[in-house]
Amino acid sequence: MSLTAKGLATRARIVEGAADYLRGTDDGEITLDDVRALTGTSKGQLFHYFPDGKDELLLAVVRLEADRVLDDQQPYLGDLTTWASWERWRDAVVARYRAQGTRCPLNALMGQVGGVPGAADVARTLVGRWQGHLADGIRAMQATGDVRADLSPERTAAALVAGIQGGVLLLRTTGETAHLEAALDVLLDHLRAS
Amino acid sequence: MSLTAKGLATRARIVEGAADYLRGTDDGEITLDDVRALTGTSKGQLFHYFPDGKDELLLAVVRLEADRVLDDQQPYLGDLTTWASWERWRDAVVARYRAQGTRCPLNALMGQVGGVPGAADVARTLVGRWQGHLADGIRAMQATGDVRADLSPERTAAALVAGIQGGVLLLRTTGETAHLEAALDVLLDHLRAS
DNA sequence: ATGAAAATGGACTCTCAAGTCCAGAACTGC
DNA sequence: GCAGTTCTGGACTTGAGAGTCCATTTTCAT
Repeated sequence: MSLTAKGLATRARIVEGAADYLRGTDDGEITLDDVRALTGTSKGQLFHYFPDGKDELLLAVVRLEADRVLDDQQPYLGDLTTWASWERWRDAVVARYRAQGTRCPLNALMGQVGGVPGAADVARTLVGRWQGHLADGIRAMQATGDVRADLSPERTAAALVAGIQGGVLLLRTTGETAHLEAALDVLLDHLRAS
Repeated sequence: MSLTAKGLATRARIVEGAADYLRGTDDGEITLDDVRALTGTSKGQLFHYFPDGKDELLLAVVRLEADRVLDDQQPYLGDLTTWASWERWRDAVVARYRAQGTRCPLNALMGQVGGVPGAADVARTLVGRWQGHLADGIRAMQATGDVRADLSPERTAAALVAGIQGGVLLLRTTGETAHLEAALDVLLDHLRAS
């Protein structure tokens, strides 16, 4: 099955339509009929472009959203070499999730659509890259003497990722960004104070 | 509908059976037929004890597990007055979740069975109490001069809760306790260094 | 003991949603 | 323009699982 330009467009429309819908839902549930209605397509098309059915479609959505996660934190995430950059990154993260309210595409997808085979791998890759960027930033700050040298970049970066994930999870259940901000601020304080 | 001793026992058997099953599953899915098979009951009984059906049953499970979360951290969580106690608490948390492997009753329930009405309230209460215990511990340490007085107990406690939640979430997707331990250790370092 | 209330078993219905199938339309390359 | 391929539409099948219903059994209170 090779795809023509028209086919590619339709396929993309399906994935993006599903992603949009999932971004606006709390429970992370979606049916193929929802997708059909949303994207003006038919069952035949759905299974034409995603022969393995719903799982394959959802995996495509997960990949799309996973890419967005890091993109939304750029350009700061890729250049955490000054405190100002760290601050802007922190604000970007909070803003991104605050805008999303109680919904979170990825967190929701991993949790509720966690049954999708392959989704865990996407998540692992994402976490690894995220943590890598943060660790790079910490190392950069250590190089300039802004952060104590005896602090483990990887471990601290891991704590940051965990704090953000937990903060978002709590945002989803409480509707408040308090935990997310607390986690970010306390950990940034830790970097500064060191 | 009042319950006799026998009825109460059956009801409890149903809830605990469902909880046990959910604790041993990755996706957090369960059907009423699963519950039936697991607990040796009939459809009639299920709806006799839980007239509102599956949601009511799952809410009972959520409440049961929520209680366990804090219980498992005792007696340390209630008496965080020395560094030794903090250490033991930290170890208890890691041990608890390591034992659970990639499954986590509450985290899974909140995520996947998040659609259960009322579950969010249970989660909020749990988080509040958890954070309260931690904040109390931090205040106690401040009183003895072990922790700097200008550190916000609530905010630091919030960061801890977020870090744990995120750590557990990542444990569920990666199978490693690395993030959980990193979050706990870095934040405890922060308390100590202050 | 006996009538009422509670407990139990299981067959049945109903709905929802995934996935199948195939016929016809549109496009592609030559 | 024509043969092959891709794209589209929608009716249909299938399965799972929640919830209903009622007959039967057990327990409780007096």
